[in-house]
Amino acid sequence: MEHPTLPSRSRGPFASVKITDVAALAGVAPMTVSRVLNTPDRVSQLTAAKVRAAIEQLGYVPNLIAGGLSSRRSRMIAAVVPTIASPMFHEPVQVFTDAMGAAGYHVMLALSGYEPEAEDAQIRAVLARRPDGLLLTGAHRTPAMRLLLSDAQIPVVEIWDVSDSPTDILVGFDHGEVGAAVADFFAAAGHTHYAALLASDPRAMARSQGFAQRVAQLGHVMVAEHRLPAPAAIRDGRLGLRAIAQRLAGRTALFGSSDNVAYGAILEAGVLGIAVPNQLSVCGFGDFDISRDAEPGFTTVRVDGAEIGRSAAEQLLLRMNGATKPNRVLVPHRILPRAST
Amino acid sequence: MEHPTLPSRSRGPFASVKITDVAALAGVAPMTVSRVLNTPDRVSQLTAAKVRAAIEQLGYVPNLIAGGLSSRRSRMIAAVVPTIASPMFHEPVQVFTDAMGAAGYHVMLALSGYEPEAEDAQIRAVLARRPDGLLLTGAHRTPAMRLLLSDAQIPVVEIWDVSDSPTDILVGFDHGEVGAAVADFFAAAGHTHYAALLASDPRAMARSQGFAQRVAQLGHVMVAEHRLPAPAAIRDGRLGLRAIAQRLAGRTALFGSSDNVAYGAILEAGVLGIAVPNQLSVCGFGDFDISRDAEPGFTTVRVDGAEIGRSAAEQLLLRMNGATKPNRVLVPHRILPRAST
DNA sequence: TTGTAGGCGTTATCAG
DNA sequence: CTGATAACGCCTACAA
Repeated sequence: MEHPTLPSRSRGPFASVKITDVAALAGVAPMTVSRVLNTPDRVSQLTAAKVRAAIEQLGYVPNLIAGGLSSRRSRMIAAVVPTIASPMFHEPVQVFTDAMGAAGYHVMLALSGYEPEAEDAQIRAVLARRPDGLLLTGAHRTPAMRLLLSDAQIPVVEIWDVSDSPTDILVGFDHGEVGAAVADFFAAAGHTHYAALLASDPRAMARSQGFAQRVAQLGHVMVAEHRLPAPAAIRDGRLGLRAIAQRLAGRTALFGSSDNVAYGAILEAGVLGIAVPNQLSVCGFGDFDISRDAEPGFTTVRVDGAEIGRSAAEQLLLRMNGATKPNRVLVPHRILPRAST
Repeated sequence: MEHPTLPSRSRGPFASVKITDVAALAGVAPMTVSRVLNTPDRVSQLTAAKVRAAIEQLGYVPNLIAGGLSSRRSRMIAAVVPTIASPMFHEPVQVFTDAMGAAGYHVMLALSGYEPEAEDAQIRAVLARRPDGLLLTGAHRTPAMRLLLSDAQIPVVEIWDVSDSPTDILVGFDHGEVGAAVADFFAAAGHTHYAALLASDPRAMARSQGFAQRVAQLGHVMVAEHRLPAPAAIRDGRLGLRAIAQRLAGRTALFGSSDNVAYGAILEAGVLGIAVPNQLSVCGFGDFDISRDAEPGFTTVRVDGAEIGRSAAEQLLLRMNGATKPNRVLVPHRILPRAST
């Protein structure tokens, strides 16, 4: 079918088939075409068939921008994440996008980097598109942003973190708790001296802080705490270990703020002749592919990013479909002991 | 300022400040508010100041969905990529998004996976939002899709591949050529026996095919060609090498379809007691972090993903600002020899 | 420099 | 089950 009557062919630059064209061809009112598309149950089989034929013949693509203005529903969700360069974020984003897609929503992704002002600017910008919901990273908002979000009157999920006063829905876990758990894990293995290599993003810092606090509570020793730029890659882990190598005690337990950092440290330890795990025990964070697939694999903390994405989508959908009370989902984390400890 | 006159507070669920509210408060016509936002040059300083104060006081966020319907410009670009799990795609996407953002466009990302039907469905879906431009991955479209795209009357950039008949703008390189270059590189080092581990996505297969063809042209021997699921991770490289290990000749040159695959092969070679580079030379593709930061680093093919993203944005912007002839940008690739060859 | 009129393409609402 | 009418919130086009 070569779209014989395609209006777009003859209308110049503003060419586009619209609902009235379809309606005319099918011999029905535009509203009926709309119903075929949005509420097929309320249209007779026969009419629907005629309309669908017309749609097909004309190559009609509904204009969601017009529909959105009219219905006040954009069928779009905005997601604001620092970056997609890390599995930490692209996993939840990918799963969230798929899940929302299955429910008929498009996800618009905005990348905010690691500067708070950039994040606020991105949120402001996407709000102009009138999303039906919002996915944000982290749970700490400025008062001005909270006001803006509450004015927007849409459900908001915050992921990857917990807070006592979330904006709305929360799907995450306590990063400080993770750090403490790692310290306990090391202590249980007989460690007394510790080090940390942490990226300077808010959540990595929370993990590191929880780690250091627990070490202090145990009466043990932090021999080094080294900060890396965010987002931190394998190279940063290598440089980091090199930077703190001299301060390492006879036997040290190292917590890396991500698996990339931890793996870099392990590689550099090899170069420096520091034995892993005997002289240096290493625990990463994230359960990225590399922690499992490296030879040998190394110990890390697993948090199911896919589960966060799925749960975020589920909660948002529930709320958009009428659930009134915002929920709070705590995602579990667990340490996966492997050969590096 | 507690937004004293905020209409949203009193209008129920459809609350939202609109341009008329701002206009009323500022004592001007709605059109003037629009001008302050879109063409500030055409408004007097004084008026602009009053309007801006009103905007600030009311917390007005322009409704781009209404503006888009009226102006027929959505100020949005849709990008359809297979996945963001690989640096292959998230690099260009991140850079493209930033570049378009600087030019006032939002990018809506759609993830298509590796099935062609899914890609077509995603393109169809995003077209309903009337993007001002489109970024697609790969350069091969079905006739039906070509028709749909030409009806959409918007600029389209296709990245990561070349084609003799691109839809519109093209920013990419010839994957077959890359494979041939890698074969030549190996041959120049005295190799005569080769193997390939390739993910089954179209571009990886093109690279592999170019590789095998050149090997044949040279009169040399392909001892193994093993296919992996797409997208392929480190684990797949490990499994892949294990699968072909018995077929390896005394000295074999291995081409991995990505750095993840190559690194997996290198790790598994270590486990199997196959010496790299003496018994097995390895070349990856992508210049991911791991190829540089592994110890030692390994040989790979570098294609500047960031450059692809930047160039795609530039070309699209040129075209949206009136450039009439579609461009074709060939991005260079080069082999970075490191310790694995 | 500013304002007025009208319409962008769709859907909510109410009537038949 | 189907149709007519009136918005949705903003911007183009034209006028003052």
